[in-house]
Amino acid sequence: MNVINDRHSQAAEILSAHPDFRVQRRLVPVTAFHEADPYAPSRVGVAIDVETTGLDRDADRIIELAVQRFRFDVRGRIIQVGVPRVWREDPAIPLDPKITKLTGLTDDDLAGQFIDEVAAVDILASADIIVAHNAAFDRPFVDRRLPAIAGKPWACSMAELDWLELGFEGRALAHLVSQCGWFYEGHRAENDILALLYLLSHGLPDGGTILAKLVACSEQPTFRVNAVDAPFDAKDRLKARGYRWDAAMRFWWKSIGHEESDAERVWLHSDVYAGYGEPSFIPVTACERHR
DNA sequence: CCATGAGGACAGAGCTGTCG
DNA sequence: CGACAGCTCTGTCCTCATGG
Repeated sequence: MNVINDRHSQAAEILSAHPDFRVQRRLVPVTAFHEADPYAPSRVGVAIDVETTGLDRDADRIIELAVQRFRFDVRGRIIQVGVPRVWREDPAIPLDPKITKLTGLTDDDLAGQFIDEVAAVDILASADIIVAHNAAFDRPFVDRRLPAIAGKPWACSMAELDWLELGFEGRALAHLVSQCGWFYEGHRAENDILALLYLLSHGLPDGGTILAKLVACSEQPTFRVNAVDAPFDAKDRLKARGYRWDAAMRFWWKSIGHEESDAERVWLHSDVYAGYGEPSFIPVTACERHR
């Protein structure tokens, strides 16, 4: 078998070197991406992905949950990868044929299946950070299904990184992964988290990794700015500056990065409040983000 | 189908220049 | 000045990702 693999490797090498071809390698399970330094400090991450009955966070249900623990060092290098755990769950309603087509999962695959909550919570609770691609989608489903881990810090590999800046085009997981030279069968939770791990481990020109960037970004608090009691005539200025109207709470608000907060405070005091009233700056950490 | 943000298309307001 | 064309700026709406 090695004879065949060697010949394939040679073919891949020849094609890689040719300017008119590009070689895509299939993702294979790994136990680590980098050599571990036993004396260096490390942290635990959990890659997570859910397949659901649809897009509605309130009405739809998880039908497949995959988690995979990994250990990473201070430079964002993944030095250990755990065994993936995957559970299916019977949603008790027939699947939309579209979902079966997308995920390959059928009613029969799910019949009588359920998530092992104790095991899932145990893994997720051990995480210093939970990473998902489009966490704003996964998190509400997971928080609702496993409320015990609802306060954990989450990071989103899709929204929190400036992929264009990192030299990528688009932000779909499969597309990003393919730009790193890999391919896999997507839309199955277990494959998607493996792809996510490969992506996170991808090296950058500065010597760091995608994961290092993501963790750094995720640890920075952002702010939810509520322009409570802003005078009515400031509404156009607030709107122009990207604030949105919360009809229920009746104030303008926006989210800003940590580095923008001082300038925002100054602007609000000078251009909105003019000495009367006070905006509220609510810090948002990874524990609250993407909910 | 939901939510969110970004970018593009288009319409309307308003300013300016030209001509009689 | 009045009528009108054309340019710019702004606001609104639409479409396009992205997750299932």
